Amino acid sequence: MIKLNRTTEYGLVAMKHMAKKPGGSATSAREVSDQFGFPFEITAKTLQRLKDTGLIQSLQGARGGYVLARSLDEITLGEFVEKMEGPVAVVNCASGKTESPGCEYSGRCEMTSVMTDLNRRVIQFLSGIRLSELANSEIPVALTRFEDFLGNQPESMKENEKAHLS
Amino acid sequence: MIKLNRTTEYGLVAMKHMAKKPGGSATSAREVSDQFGFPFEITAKTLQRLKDTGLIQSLQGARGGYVLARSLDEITLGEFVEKMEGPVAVVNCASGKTESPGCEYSGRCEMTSVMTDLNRRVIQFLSGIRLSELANSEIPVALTRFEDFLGNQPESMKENEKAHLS
DNA sequence: TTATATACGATAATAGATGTCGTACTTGAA
DNA sequence: TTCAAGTACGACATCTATTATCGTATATAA
Ligand code: FES
Ligand code: FES
Repeated sequence: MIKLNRTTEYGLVAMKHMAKKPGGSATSAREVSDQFGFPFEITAKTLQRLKDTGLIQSLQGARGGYVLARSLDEITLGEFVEKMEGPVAVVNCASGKTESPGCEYSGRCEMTSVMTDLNRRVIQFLSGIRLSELANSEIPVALTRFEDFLGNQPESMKENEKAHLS
Repeated sequence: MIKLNRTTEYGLVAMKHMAKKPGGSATSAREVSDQFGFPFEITAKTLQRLKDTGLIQSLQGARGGYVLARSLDEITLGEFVEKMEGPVAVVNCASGKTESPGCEYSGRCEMTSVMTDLNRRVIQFLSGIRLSELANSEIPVALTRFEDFLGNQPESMKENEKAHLS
């Protein structure tokens, strides 16, 4: 399953919340937790991680909390995911682990370079999306069918897609 | 972690192997397993799944095995991933589970539509990659596709990305 | 008849994600 | 000075998905 962490989603929601908040006041973990119904402990941990990676700043003590360190327009989803979850490795074969230079099967199977390139393309894709796009846009829920998104494909492929996609 | 299943990688390797094989003879699970060092049981299960979803055809009995049902040029990575792993749900918030119409937090948090749109874009991205691209290239795929996802980025962001990627 | 293969399901083992708990430190305000 | 509200941090438990293994049945070419 190709899925982001739930904490990454929590983080996105929190970032959007902070961005929309009228200036001055800091946002506490409790506030985010109460507002959206997220588990408090996880929300706190998520915000700490955002602080550790420099995306937000913390203010300790009573009346403390967190404030954005950078504009959402300057942060890409690629950077955000990497800071929340670590290096993006969409395929095991291309995971840049320092211990092993490549894939465990790279001796007999020669797809590492292709897999690594695929990974790079995913990173490029994620880097083309700004957090501000996710925070500002109001998008109709209706567009959820696969068939709606095949516009840039050759005709032959459209038929194949239609055949199997629910 | 945003990662594909290992079986999906096994499947890709197997598909490439079958595509490159001189015509006529079928490819057995044992052959793929031996060739690349994959666990046999998993390889067999992977090929069965490919057969169940119609991407390859099976020939039972001695001298049996599998052959491609369609050209790799007609199959997109989006279709392949969906057939190997089920519906793509890159964020939990946008998972189209039949039980719950939306996200468990959708009552107070209003990001479902944005998350669903993000999911749509990921699917569209995967659907823009043909398996033949992954199978044919011994050297990394040309960067021409990258620009599709970079064109709308401000210059400042490109610098940020360069700083932290790979 | 035998060897080689797919077909199928149950289950164990592992890893990762998710959620919980306890405690210490910081600071503004009563 | 005290207290309450907050961050900071780490250890741990739980849940879930992935990954791997095992056993058995069936088909078919030689
Ligand atoms: S799967 Fe990594 S080299 Fe083939
Ligand atoms: S995370 Fe699903 S609605 Fe906010």
